[in-house]
Amino acid sequence: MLKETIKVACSSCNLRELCMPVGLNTQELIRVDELVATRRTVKRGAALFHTGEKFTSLYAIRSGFFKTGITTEDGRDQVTGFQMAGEIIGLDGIVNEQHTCDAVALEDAEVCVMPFDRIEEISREVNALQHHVHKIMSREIVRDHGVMLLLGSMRAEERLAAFLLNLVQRLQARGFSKSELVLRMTREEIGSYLGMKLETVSRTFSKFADDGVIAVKQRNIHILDADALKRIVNVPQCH
Amino acid sequence: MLKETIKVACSSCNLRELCMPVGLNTQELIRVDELVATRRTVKRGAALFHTGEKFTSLYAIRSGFFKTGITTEDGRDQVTGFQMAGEIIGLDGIVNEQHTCDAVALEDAEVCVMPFDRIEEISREVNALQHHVHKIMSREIVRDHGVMLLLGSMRAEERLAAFLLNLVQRLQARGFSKSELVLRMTREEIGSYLGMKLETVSRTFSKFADDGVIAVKQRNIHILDADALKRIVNVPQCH
DNA sequence: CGTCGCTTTGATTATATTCAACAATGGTGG
DNA sequence: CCACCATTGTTGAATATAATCAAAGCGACG
Repeated sequence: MLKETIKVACSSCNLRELCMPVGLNTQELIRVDELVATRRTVKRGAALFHTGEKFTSLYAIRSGFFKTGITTEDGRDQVTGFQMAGEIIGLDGIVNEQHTCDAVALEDAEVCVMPFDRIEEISREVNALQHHVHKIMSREIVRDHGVMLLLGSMRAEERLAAFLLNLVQRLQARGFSKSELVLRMTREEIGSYLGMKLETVSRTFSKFADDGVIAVKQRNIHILDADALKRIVNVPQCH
Repeated sequence: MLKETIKVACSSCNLRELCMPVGLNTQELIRVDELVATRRTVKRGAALFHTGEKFTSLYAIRSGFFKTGITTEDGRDQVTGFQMAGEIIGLDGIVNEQHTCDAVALEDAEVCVMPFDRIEEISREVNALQHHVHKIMSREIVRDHGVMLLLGSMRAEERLAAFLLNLVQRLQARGFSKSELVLRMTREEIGSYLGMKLETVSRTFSKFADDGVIAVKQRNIHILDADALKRIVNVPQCH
């Protein structure tokens, strides 16, 4: 039974190029397969972890879709990211040994649980893993800086266009269509992530649709003119 | 001569609690002292590194004050952070082996150059250093999420109040006054960081001054009522 | 002492928010 | 299977907020 849940080793997982370092030898592969202690399923709407919970592990998403976000005492909240298969969540918890955000599944999901002390232990022996962990954290930092750019310097249309392009690009890397996507999150969650109100998100979708750039049918988005979206993102703030 | 420039070892540096892990034994201290290859001085206005440059090292700020920022092809730019003594910069470069931002000194500065391959090597032997590196990266991620919250959910007054409180808190941790500070950056740089125009920054300073919360004399800020600033940050976005 | 970069302030305009009403959708239980 | 409800999404009108444009003031520095 337990065996059943950990049947697929990292070394034979189809997401391994996303989560794992490449170019390992047999010996190293065996070590790295020990990273994943267990699997865990998370139902839609449930949290993988909450702010304040003790940090013990990083999680590699095997299937499903998550949002992470912070909530302040005064009720403000901010979605800090949307994560899909192959991505790693929980990095925020390392510094203070407790999570600083909530991770909530936006659809039924399964994650690989990687105890962080085990990651550190195996990292000392497998150089490629050590470097891989550093790269994952650095990538998250670079991503965050990109979000700052978006929030700090783009107008609503630019933000939403950038958001759609980013999503579709990540989906494409996972073998999905580069023109069709299903949003797993509400307009409000998109708005929280992009620093705008849900009404503005809705209006902006409608405008893109009016302009023939996308077709919107609830959460199904069809990108009709990707170049137009790219042009919207790149329009320099004129005047 | 060379010896002169590396005279102060990390183990006897007065900033060591900020950059380095604590609780090392003698053996470990010796290893960790090998981290810093050289020192480098950076004149006010000069860059420590530029976007696109090959990444080789992390830098610990020994003295001075930096800004980091990204610039896009279309001329948009975003200050992603301001860094002071004891803080580490360059983490963004790990993932693609090249820097993704510019780091510019806002006053004459000196940094400790820590070649990243050496960091990884010593990390494998000194567990406390390994964990310390992970914590530093995680801390940067958490900080970035805080900036997202600020940019995504706060109004101008709230952003500037939060900015001042953050700066003064970090300065205080370094032994400076908790009520007086000298801004090393222009209104435009503050605005870029906070996602607002320089005029709005200026107006907001003036408003705080009118309200008796701070006194502003060019770049000298005197915080007269820290609690008021805290209240401004925490005011829930009413109606 | 004049120039240049930075800052302040005012008036106007652009942009997104807020408030409000209504429509569409999906899930639930009768 | 259908009706109902809660949730989510759309749209309009009024308003708040910050951006833009413009002009003038201040300070540091040569």
